[in-house]
Amino acid sequence: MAQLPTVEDVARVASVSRQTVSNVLNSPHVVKATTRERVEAAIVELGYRQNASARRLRTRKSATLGIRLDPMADGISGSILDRFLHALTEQADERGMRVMLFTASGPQGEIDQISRLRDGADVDAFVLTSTFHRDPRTEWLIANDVPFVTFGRPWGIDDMNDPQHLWVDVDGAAGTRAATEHLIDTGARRILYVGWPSPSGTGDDRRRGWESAMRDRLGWNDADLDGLHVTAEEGVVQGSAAVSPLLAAFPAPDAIVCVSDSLALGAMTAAASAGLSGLPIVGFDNTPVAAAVGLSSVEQCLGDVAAGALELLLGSTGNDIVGADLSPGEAHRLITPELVIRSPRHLPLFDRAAATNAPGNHEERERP
Amino acid sequence: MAQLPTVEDVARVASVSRQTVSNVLNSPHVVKATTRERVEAAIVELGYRQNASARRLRTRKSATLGIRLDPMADGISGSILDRFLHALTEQADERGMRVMLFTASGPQGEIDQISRLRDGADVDAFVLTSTFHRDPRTEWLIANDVPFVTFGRPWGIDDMNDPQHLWVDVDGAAGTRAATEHLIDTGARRILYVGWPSPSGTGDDRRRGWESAMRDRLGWNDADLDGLHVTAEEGVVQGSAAVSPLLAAFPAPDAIVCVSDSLALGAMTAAASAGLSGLPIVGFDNTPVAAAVGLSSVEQCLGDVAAGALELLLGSTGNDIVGADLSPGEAHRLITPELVIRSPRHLPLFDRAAATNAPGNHEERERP
DNA sequence: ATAAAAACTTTGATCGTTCAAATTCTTGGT
DNA sequence: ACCAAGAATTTGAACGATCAAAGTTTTTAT
Repeated sequence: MAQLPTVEDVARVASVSRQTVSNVLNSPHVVKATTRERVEAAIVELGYRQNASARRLRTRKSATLGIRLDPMADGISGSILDRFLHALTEQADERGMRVMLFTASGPQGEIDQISRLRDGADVDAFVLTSTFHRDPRTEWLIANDVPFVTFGRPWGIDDMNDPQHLWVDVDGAAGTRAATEHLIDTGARRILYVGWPSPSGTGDDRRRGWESAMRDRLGWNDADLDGLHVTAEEGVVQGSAAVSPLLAAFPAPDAIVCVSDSLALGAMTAAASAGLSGLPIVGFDNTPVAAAVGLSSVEQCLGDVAAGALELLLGSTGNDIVGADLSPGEAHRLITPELVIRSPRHLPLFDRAAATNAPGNHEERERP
Repeated sequence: MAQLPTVEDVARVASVSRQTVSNVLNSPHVVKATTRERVEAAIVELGYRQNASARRLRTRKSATLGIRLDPMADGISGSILDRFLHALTEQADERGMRVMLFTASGPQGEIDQISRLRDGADVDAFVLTSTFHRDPRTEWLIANDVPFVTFGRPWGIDDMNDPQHLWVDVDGAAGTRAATEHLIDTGARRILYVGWPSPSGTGDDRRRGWESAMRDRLGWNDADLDGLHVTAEEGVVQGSAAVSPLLAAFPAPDAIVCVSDSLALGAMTAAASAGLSGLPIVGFDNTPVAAAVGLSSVEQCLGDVAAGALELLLGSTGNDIVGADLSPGEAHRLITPELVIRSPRHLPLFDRAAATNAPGNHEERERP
């Protein structure tokens, strides 16, 4: 195959100079219409394509976003970041940008990788996930003037309003509040909550959504709410183990709201063993598991999250990294999630946390 | 911040020439040891980093793999490609390569994107997923000498042995065979199979695994097997709908092997409504859903798949794209999956396919 | 008609690296 | 000592694009 055509070749065919070809590509408005058409025809004729590397070398722009992909985000809710990645890739593509992945171990490792990618002009800006208060990564990025946006609030009052730290997040409290209010609307009163142990930025936020709905709509006070909630580490088994005693204390709840689908599934299991297989339960994240078992859940609307991230990074229209400082109010986006109500495919789950792992138990026929 | 240091700066500090610095970086063996050390010290002192774009422009190598990420691979089994992506990114990183994502609509759109990325020297090689017989993408890639490897067999005898078409795949038949044999070992005899409608390369392959185990280990013949299997489109509901009549025809099966976790979950649902809630069922893909509900499944070992893909592309040691033709036997890898046996968290699933989607049914207490 | 302004186009230099070929420095055999 | 062969290093020229500034043509105002 012959050498790929360059601007020079196009210029020759169109009888113009290199620069004019470049202008047609990058600032068409400065070129006279007739000339532009001639150049465009030559581009088509030769099948010319811009060489991205040469362009990058000169402009120091790569039209590429970097995002870290962890080795394996297993578990039920692990797919959230993957879904975000899909949405981000798609939205970035619409703006003519691409997404480059990298891995790293630990915050320092990530900083090293970012630094490398940045110096090599490989990546223009970074998207970080799961940031926390005084995250060394964000501090480094700000100090080194590397454009970035995070999916997730920094969870510190000071960082949170820092206009240099662009962030997008899902309004977890709004999600659990919507779930709780929906349950209240359908007649529920004794609504339990299963959360993550405090402190957890995301977890505490979601719990507050349930609390505020219970308080505002039902007039419950702190004392009333006190025993209605319980916490557990993420996981189906942990959820089940935490909910069982809660159900012993509150034998006739109306519903359960959970901080995650994993815990919700655990709650379903526990409810089933307690003979409450029809108990309405709402999870969070709207994972495939929730869809599969017919669990109501809160959908994070990751398309909106991705769109928000790009908007902060690139401006609402353009496709160039915005270095300009945004005003505090403009430096972040809080996406309101959507409640997805499913009619449960009712699974009278039977909790066998103590079951053996031995295979071959196909003769069993158990029922609570 | 001052200008980033270049080879020139390093050269000055180390009192050598540009090229020597370049050699230290790219072919250390041609540089005298003492000189090399001097240069290396200068590199560290200045914090020099190679500019990837300049290097790419000159060498036309990018140390980057491209892979298409579809807008949204929803559903239970959608996560397979995401897990593969995680593994690929990690393995690529170990070889100093990065992964770039792009989206495209349709095969022609993907070809356009590949062509663009390739011409721009953005990407050295591509990883394709879900290829089929006479896939226009692979034909184009071969015709245009673009290095690539596919995750998934081409499913055509001729392509399959084409040494120009590198591929890695999971031996689905081995997976279902192992599942079936395991069930046989535990005493099962009447083992049903739920597959995808034919023709489906992957689906037919997996069905053959069940068939061969039934034939070889139990001596069943075609006629015996004929009514023991059923097909359904991918989906929990579809699986449930297909398995119910099967269970009516075979009221006392010993186990069910399924082509996917979605169908397996559907089968669980159907089995539960038929009063067979303890029936051993094996799915395929080992998705989070399977883990969550305690469903046995076949794990694809995506780390091995990713490793195999990179080995074919880059050779077993190096990190450069191998243009060399491999011999037919060396041009592909078939990964043997692993059977994951779980003690079911027994879910006497209750099939309510006809349930309304109306919310507010929290008062229901149903049981089959 | 003419100068000034605006619109458009071209020319050289440059981004940071590696290639290819030329040059200098070592080493060893006679 | 000397020369050839090899090892080590350097030099000039790309790679393909854009920037900055200078040149040309066209339009507008007087």
